[in-house]
Amino acid sequence: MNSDKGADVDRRIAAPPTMSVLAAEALRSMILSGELLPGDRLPENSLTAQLGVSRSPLREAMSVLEQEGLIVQAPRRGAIVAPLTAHDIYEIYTLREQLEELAIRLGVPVAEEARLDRLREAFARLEAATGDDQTEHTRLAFEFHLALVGLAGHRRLEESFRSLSLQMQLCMAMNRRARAGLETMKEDAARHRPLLDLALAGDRDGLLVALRNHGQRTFLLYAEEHVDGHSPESRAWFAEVRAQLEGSEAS
Amino acid sequence: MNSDKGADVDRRIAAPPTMSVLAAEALRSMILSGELLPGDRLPENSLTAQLGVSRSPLREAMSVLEQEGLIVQAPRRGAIVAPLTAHDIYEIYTLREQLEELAIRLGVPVAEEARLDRLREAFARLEAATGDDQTEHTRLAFEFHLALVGLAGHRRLEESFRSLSLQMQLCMAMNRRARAGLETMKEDAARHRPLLDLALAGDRDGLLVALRNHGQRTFLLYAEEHVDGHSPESRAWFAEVRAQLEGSEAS
DNA sequence: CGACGGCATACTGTCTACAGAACACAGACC
DNA sequence: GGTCTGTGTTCTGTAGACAGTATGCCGTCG
Repeated sequence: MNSDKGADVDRRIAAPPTMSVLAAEALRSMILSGELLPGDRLPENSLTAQLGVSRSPLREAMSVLEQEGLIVQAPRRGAIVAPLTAHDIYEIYTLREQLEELAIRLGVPVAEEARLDRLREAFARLEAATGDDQTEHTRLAFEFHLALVGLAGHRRLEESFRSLSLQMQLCMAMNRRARAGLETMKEDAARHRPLLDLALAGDRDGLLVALRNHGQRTFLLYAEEHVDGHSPESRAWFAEVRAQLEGSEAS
Repeated sequence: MNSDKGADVDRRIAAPPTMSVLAAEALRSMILSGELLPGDRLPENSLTAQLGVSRSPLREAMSVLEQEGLIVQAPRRGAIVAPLTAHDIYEIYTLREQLEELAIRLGVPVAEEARLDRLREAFARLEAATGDDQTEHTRLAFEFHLALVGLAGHRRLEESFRSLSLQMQLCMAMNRRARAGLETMKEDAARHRPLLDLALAGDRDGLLVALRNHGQRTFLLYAEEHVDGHSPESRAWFAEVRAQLEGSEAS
């Protein structure tokens, strides 16, 4: 009779989405698709008109997106799409990598078979994506990594990772027009298959190694040229990445 | 003339706090002081009456606290103080420890002298706390650790760490009445001094080792008995913690 | 010609009101 | 006696209005 406390009943039918959620999704896709660029202002009035919701749900949606790191709000000065500096990219990348590693260490080999299903499905969707919508394809790739992190069954870890992944998508959206078609989608799906296989085999160390070489480091160098705002840390880190890349190319 | 874009001017005079911020602070302290316990419902009407603000700023405050992990909201069902299971404690502790370690690896030795000032000040405040307000003392200890993590100059890392620290304070608030005066404040301040010294000396490895033995693991075992909701992962992890503790006691 | 000051405008912070959903209780039925 | 159903209440989701603040423009003064 599963008399839960009400907070976490496992719903069979999805709850009707609230306007706030719909507004958040719409805004998020506007940002991640590159329709809105970092630094763009987000006046509430025009957005309510554009999205067809009132200010209350819109403000709630903006608060969600702020938590996700996609927008920043200044008191009495409104919200803008989060501007990205080189230091931000350094932060996003280092933290995200670390979280992914922790997730693998905690979660592989996998405790519950069901979590692997999610990973399989995410890969299937990534493989099946045929259209040439680059934004959607990027999203699916991130969804796969999210499922990978989900293997640990660690809600907070997964949530942090998701937030950082979104910010990374924002970073890519910013540069998309310039780097269109950097790699084809089939190549990208193929690049992810080994990760799936290693996870299914429960090979923790193999997975850790594979992930270290999986990151799209070429993208990073590309991104560096399109932003400013270096910090001492980020400058050193980018230099290191560059060195590693050249080393691996030489070999 | 420092013509910033408006988003991040470094203000000399503090911006007048908004009602939302005040409400968030009030709510947070109500939760962390143990006045509200995990699972308690938070109806908007009674809270607006209690805090003297309208529903809009209150809702925004609740959204902030949800992001901090102190409360959880269910659509159309309102908010409750975040209930903590053993699995939650496992999540909070593992992730927090990992973030702290990453911060030290990235941030020590320290790049900018000014960051050390913050750490010194945090320690001074911790040492100077004489009153017997346990909640406040706990807060100051966490503030010290936050400053330690802040050495890395990694905003996102620090923010995640802060959120997890708040949740840990919630966990402690839950058990406070039972474990009152588990250790005196002077002892606690003394326990933190080596961390400060190691950070000032720029001794990264020494700091990492010290931190590994610094965590209040006895508290964890105590907490375990006051919650339910174990997962396979959390059960194994708690067992490991217990084993380590007994091992170190024996030696 | 450049800088300062005042004014108009746009935008956000907050409040109140209304509609619909979740919940609790009481009565009816098996 | 227990379970189910209907109804009333409580609470949340959303909308819209008002007030105060930030911003940009224009005219004036040095």
